[in-house]
Amino acid sequence: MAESSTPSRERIVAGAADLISRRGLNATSIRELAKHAKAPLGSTYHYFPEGKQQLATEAVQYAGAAVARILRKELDEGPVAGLRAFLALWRGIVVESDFHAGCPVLAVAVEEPPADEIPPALVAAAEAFEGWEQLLAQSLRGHGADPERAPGLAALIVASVEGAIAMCRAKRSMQPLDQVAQQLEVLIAGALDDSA
Amino acid sequence: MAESSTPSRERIVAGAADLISRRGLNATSIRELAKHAKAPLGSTYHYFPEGKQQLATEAVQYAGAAVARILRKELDEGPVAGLRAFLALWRGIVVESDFHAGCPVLAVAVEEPPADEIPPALVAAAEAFEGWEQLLAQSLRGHGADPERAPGLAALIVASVEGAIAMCRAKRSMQPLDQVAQQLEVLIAGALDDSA
DNA sequence: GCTAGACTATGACGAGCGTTATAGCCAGAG
DNA sequence: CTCTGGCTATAACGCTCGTCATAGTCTAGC
Repeated sequence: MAESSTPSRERIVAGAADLISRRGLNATSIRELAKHAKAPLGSTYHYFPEGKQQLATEAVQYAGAAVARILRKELDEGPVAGLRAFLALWRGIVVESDFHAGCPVLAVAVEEPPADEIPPALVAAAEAFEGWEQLLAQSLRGHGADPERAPGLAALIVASVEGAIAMCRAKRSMQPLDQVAQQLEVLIAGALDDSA
Repeated sequence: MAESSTPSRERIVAGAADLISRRGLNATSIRELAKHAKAPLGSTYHYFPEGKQQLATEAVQYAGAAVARILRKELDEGPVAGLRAFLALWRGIVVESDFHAGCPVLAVAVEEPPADEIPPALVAAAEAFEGWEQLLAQSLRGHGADPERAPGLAALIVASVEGAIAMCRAKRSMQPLDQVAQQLEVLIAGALDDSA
């Protein structure tokens, strides 16, 4: 349980999230992953005996939890502050990678499952999205938004930001994310109780 | 130019768009593509001598143009009608594929370019997004929306629908797309001139 | 009928894949 | 010092990949 004595394992997971966010899940090899994390190939199968599937699942969970943590903290200042932090987080990732990196959760979500079973990594992606939506919806409700509309607004936020990240990468421009940011801010501000 | 006598070529391109929308670009092999289009492997290199890159580019252009055509037609009835057609189009693809297929343009947009050059397929993806946005923005402006806000709204529509498609696949539920549809309809209706 | 050119069939090339197996290292417990 | 067990190193397995080359088939035009 306590892998605190093994930074190698966490380095592999974090590196996997990064590499998957760039290349996509199926296009990321375990050999690349090991090299990227400066870990030997054998170690990946030592730490993740179920192979690539387990590694991908943990990478998605890792990224999902990291974003949720930031979101939870910034939402203390209200939905608009949380939205801004959410946007700034992704903006930083796209800009600092020169449009090479995106969202690992989205990357996993857009690859076909084997038709007869649902891979755990895809389930983890769904849970990551759901977690972000619930944090946003809860904050919206808590600041005077129509409780019936809050989940829809939260879904719109997550969906539009995820889509905008991909559009930024294709266009090699931050314009889509900035446009979405502006529209969302107006929309959210208008949906909140003015007294808040 | 006139490949009307060769349905094989178009079948390959259409099949490529479908397969890429499911598996992702890097995870789709030319052998699978040929088999899916019932064409021999050699034919793909006959029709697309520049290989996978050319095939991917044409597949993205094909899908982008097909969506643009539908959008252009339905936007004649106004922005809300166009939005509904846009949503219904993707909804059909996701539902009929049992959450296996998505948007091929998004699939190409989320895979890392080789760092030193921009692959033509990625350029095609950017152009597809841009085309959809311009059609939507033009219709919004033409129906009384604030001309300065129209491009931002159009970007929000495309981004949120693309993101919602991916979320639907992960959750194996149409809820995200339906939530986004509802929020967008309210938003767009409110942004239009009431006299229209 | 015959010839040219578009298409198909087939197989090979080196490379990389996920995964497994086995042997070696090396710190810490006894 | 010895021994144990977590970690590493290395090689190999069968497979698929993108791409290319070559030979075969078929159809249109003369």
